Amino acid sequence: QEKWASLKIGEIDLETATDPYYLLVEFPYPSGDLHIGHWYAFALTDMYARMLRQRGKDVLFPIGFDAFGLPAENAAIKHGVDPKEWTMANIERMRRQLMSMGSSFDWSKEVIACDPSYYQWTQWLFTKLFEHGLAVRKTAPVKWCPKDQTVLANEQIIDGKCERDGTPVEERILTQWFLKITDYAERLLEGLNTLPWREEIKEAQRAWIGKSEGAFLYFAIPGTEAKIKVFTTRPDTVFGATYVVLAPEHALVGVLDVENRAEVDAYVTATGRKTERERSENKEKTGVRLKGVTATNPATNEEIPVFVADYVLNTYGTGAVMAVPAHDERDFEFAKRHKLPVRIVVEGGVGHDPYTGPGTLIESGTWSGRQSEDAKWEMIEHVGGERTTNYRLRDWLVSRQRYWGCPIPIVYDPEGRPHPIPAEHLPWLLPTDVDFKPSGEAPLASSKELKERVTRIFGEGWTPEYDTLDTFVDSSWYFTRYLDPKDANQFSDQTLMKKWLPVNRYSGGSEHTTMHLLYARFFMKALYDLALVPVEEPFEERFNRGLIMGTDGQKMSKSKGNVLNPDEFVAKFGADAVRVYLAFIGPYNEPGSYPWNLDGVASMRKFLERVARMAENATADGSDVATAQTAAKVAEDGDRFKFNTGVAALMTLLNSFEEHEHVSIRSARAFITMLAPFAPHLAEHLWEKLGGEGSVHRTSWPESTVEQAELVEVVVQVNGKRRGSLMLSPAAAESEALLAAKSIASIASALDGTEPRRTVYVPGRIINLVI
RNA sequence: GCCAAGGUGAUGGAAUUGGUAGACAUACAGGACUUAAAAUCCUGAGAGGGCCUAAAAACCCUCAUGUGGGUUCGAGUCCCACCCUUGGUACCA
Repeated sequence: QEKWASLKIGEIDLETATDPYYLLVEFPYPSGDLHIGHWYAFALTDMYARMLRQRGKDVLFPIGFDAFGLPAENAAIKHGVDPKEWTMANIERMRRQLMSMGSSFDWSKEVIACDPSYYQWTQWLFTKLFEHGLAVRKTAPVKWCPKDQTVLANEQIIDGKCERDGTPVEERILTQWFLKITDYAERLLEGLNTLPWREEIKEAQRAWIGKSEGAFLYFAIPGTEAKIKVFTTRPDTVFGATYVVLAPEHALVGVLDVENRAEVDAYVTATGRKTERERSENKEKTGVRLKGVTATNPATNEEIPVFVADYVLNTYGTGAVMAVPAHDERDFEFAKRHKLPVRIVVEGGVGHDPYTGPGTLIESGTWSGRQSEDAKWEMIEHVGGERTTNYRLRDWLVSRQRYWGCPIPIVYDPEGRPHPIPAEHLPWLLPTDVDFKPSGEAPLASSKELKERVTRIFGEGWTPEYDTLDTFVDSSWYFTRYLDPKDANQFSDQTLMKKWLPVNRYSGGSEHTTMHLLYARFFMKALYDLALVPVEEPFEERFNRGLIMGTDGQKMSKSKGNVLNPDEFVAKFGADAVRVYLAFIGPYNEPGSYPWNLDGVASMRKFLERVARMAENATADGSDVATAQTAAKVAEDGDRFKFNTGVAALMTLLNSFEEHEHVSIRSARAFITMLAPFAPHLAEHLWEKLGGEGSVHRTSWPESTVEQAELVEVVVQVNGKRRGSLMLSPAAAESEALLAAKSIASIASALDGTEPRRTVYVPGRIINLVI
């Protein structure tokens, strides 16, 4: 490791590089200790970085720390430590651990998200988004975690509970900063079509964006000017709409002149107190009729009742639906419970109740007899509606009422209008005189210094923004900063971005598919539109790695007591054995889950010892062993992130090496060169023993052109079943192959004197005789 | 429910565009070395059967990649239906 450090094995000169390859792995949160998941993430990507360097690429393989976030703040609250000191100490420890696994990161490009020299540019980019209307303030009901005393993003809520601590989420109304990711919904979808990512990842993003084609229809309220605007994907069923439902939070609920105001208000209050989880858990369709209020069905002109019910979400569509109980399951249930009429307007399906598929329209005026799918879009116009596209994706809420995050670079004038903090005042430093204890108020509000700073710079009556940014903002652009990490004048370098972006390959966890990965894509597209970056899509290839499970096949967790500490294995078997084991455990190009096998690590140690014995026994006049085929195979498997079969190929080669008492130093060196990405320490050691010059990690990959063998085995089948084989030139003609095949005893007996009526011949591979 | 990815020996897994299923390992069994063990090395092995045998090797056959069909000279791979597992997602109108 010292040798590599002095040789600067991992460092790359971005400007002079001629064959650039940008290999990126998600930068870690500095939690303190490296677990097996970290090893899996960093050791295997390191293998590919090393391999590519040996194969002549100029590889950028950077590392940094996603260093803002809750754990530091929680440590501050719990143990009274300074979040910054806590974080920096963890970073120092993780740096040493990352080096100890034998990684070859380019540390000269390191970025740390909580360092002012980094977050200065997070802030600057935010002000650019603000100036172009992509960062906006909105009043909105937000999800609130009562334990963390903070607002949560939708993405941080799992089953209505806080992702971090499982506390049931509450709702609050606050003014928050949002990034307008919804403006990019369509382009984020389109971009997926051109990316060569696994379908799995693309589908998850598509589902998250949740595009649906439909229409806005309007239901007038007689006696008022008001109209209820609904979103529907089934305008073809409008003749079957027998009532209208408003979400409890819908603006009209409080405004309309209802006869049973007290009852309605009580219902709204009761549902407002419920968490979304409770609402969805209780599948019973509760609701209250707005007495004295009706809506006009724009197709039938009938007056139909209006309800408020919590099965309608205010956050999707318009917060109001036209209910068609005959053709929607939820409406059907609600209608049954409240004894509302069910009117069938689409014929189709048998035994379905309700029937939700397409079919022939009935009871639909002049549209009767038409196919629902055909008539759908024409009917919108007829009822005065408009065609529209709705997305499930919501704007990205980035405000956090927390301390340990990037301060939002905004100040408010005496009238309360937001202004971006001018570039000359960036970085807008996180104040240090704050009270961390959660009080329901943002911690920054307790800083005297921050208020004084705003008054001094902007004047009396000006006030600071107290919220900090979601850490996903920090991680949405870090890969551009790696190209120019120390620049005090710009967030990155245009020339270098043109040369190095998009990232060639991005490796990370599948848990980031719909959050980080989508945010980073949005950021790139927005910055592209502002002419700040040269590419629209940040990542050319994306690989989601799998999960390493405990020895019991269960996910490792403290509560299950099956957490394995990599340090123990490193101490016992060495970093190389752990690396090779992780490579061998399963394919890295798909997100599977692999149980840790204690014997497995030990067996990798044995493999490495066998390699060492082989190399130590190598002599100048030993046997030459063909290595070209293995060199091609290992390289190809590396390109596919299939390190398991790459290692297997090396094991196979070692087996054939061991058939010789001594192999030549030349062959041994070729082997060691190929082992180097996987077991870099042992390879370097053996390289020196074999008298190699410099570092094995600076050698080039062994020759991998395989000479075409003169004779290859061709399998002979009779009626598709293997009945023998013969050695044949790949260039042999079919007639020659047929003649040779027939002369084999086992074939002759299988043919039993019958002349094949057909022959299928694949040169160099197979000949099939059909009788 | 919907979407996606999967289902191959005891286990992890392998198998270019359809072309020798089970590479490479682990575990297991037997053997060598050892007083013994560990380590190391060698050998065996999908299931069942046949032939020849004192016994074995070699050889041969049948079946076998979740289940049932289909396409094809040939299917783990392609198509249809179903079952199961994992992941994502959900009163999304």
